[in-house]
Amino acid sequence: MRERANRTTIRRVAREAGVSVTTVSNYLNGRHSQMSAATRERVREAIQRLGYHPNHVARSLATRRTATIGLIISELTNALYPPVILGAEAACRHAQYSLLLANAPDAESERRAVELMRRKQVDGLILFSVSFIDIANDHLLCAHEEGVPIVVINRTMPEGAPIPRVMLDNFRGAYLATRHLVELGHRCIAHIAGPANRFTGLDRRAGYLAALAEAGLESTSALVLEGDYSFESGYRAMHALLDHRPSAVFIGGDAMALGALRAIRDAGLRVPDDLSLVAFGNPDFVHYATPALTTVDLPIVEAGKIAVELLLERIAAPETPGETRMLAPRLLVRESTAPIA
Amino acid sequence: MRERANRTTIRRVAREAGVSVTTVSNYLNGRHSQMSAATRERVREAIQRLGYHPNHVARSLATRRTATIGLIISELTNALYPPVILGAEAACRHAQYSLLLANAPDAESERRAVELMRRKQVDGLILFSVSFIDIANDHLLCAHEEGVPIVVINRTMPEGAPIPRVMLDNFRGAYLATRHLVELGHRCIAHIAGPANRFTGLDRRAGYLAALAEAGLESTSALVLEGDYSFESGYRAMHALLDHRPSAVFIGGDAMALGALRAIRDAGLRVPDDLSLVAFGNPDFVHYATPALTTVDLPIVEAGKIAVELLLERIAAPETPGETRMLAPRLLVRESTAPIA
DNA sequence: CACGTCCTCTGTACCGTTTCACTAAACCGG
DNA sequence: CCGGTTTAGTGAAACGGTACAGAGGACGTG
Repeated sequence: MRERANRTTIRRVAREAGVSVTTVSNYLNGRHSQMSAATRERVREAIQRLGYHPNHVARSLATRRTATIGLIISELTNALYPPVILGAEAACRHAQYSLLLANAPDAESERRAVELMRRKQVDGLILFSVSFIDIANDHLLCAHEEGVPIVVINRTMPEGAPIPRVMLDNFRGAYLATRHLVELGHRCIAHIAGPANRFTGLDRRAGYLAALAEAGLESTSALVLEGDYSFESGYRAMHALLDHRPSAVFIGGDAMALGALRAIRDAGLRVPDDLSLVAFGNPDFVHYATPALTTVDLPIVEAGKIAVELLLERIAAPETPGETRMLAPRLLVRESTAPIA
Repeated sequence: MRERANRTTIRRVAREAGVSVTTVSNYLNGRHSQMSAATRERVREAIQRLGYHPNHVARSLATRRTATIGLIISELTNALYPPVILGAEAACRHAQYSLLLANAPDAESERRAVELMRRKQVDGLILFSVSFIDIANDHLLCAHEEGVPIVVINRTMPEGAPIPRVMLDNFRGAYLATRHLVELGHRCIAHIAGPANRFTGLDRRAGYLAALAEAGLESTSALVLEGDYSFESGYRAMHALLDHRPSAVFIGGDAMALGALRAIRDAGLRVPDDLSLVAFGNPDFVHYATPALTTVDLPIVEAGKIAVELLLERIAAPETPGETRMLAPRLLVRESTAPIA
């Protein structure tokens, strides 16, 4: 067999150490049991001397595993994605997996990303999605059908779909936020909602309504305004809401909450003296406002972590049925809420 | 040759289409020129019928390229990393590359990450580093020596190191911020600096001093306090600074700036009426404060993008010498700065 | 001493592509 | 009709590992 002299492969190491290729392979894969200390030492030294780096690509071809999982994110501009990456990367690293990352801003590029990652032979796929209520899933179901383990985060799936989901309990979070206001004695509680084409917005709105209903309070539609998660939309909504003189507002977003805070300031009112405020979302973002906003914190780092764990389970045991993991939010009470005057 | 019946490979496609493996390979790689329309169609149809997905791992083994680059980030908890990923991912996708992501919180895990990515045969490596002034580079220089294209972002390297760098001009940013305050008529300008073991902190401090010197202003050491980039440290530093009655403060960080703002509020003073403030860093974070903070914006998304571009150049032409790309910051004037009363 | 067992180590087919060297047929001008 | 060129397509050796089946020797046992 002719051999290129310049590249350092497992065969070169074997020759250098005077052993067989299999022995080197055994050494590299920790199968030290069937190996004398002397041989082990010679292999170790040969590797060292040649500065050998094993080629994972060749290994993956032979073993049909890449020890890599793909993370496809719908919206890399969304503020929620960094913690997801944080959690997923840590869990991957812990399990000796690598993370292949792709952004997929629209349905078509999501399809392409899935196809690309399948070609790259990832061992599994995680999709962290934007929360649109109607979203195409056929390519995922199809990939799943063909044996690619998949887990989704924050994505609606048809009933009984075999794909595990990690969901954030938006309903519960909104409920907790609103109940907190109720418990402080507020009776006229407004809501600035997210857009109605996203289930996050809808679920939060539903949680708000449920808490009101439980307290026997009426929900006027005049007290629920819709924003688009932007600072400006929060400002506008709050400005409009001020006419109805609510004593508290639950705001279904972080940037919107800061917008609302600004609107209240500009109107010459004070938080929490004149008006209590609860936000929803990235807690850092609203923590350093003045006053620090009470907010609902979603365990997003954990969502990334759990998604990886579920995925690894599926990789180990592909037939495990799809389950939904609902993650509970926490209410962080800070300075923007107070008992009604 | 025995063949496993169940896996759909290029050989199966070839048999199905009644052509050779080479022909299918040519088809897949767009070498349509040497191919009759009829053959092309038969191959296309066979691929379709079998639901064939080409195996990039095998392809990478044969071609010795993976079309993947590795991005190693020192500090995935740092607020600067999301925009870097954003820029890098977009540039990668545009060039048909994939992005393998790893977090490397300390020197040892950075070494491991580099080694792992080399094993995975990435075509090149980007390191986005925390700005410690003394940082080990030997493993990078060594990998470079052995032919792995590398680009670093935000990292010091020994003079004349052959590794291209993308740097953010912290000095210039601080200079612009301070000059802005000078131009508004401020004469007593304080500075809350970052830690002295990071070049970002040092460069910003130097830029501040340069602008003062240029205006013929004295720099008292009492007016320069050091924080650790946290909200709390900003609060404490500002609180202490208030005794010296500066009319303006340049703060070398975003969270510290919000802390400072809070301290000013708590002291019953107003921004910008009593005190002008300029921040540094993530502009979104301080945009929605009240008042919106004037800040220095570093082009971080672009840094990720440019790093990828430099890397792709190096991949195409490995002998290109190392260069340093210094990226210019922008001063965003908002509501927290005003002419001196 | 023959035999089975354990231990250590080896040879080589195979993973699924690419690509080089090559061939058969078609074409074409003179 | 011939020699040369172009066109369309083929066969098989890499690429760098893994892992199966098995070899050879040492050792214990009856």
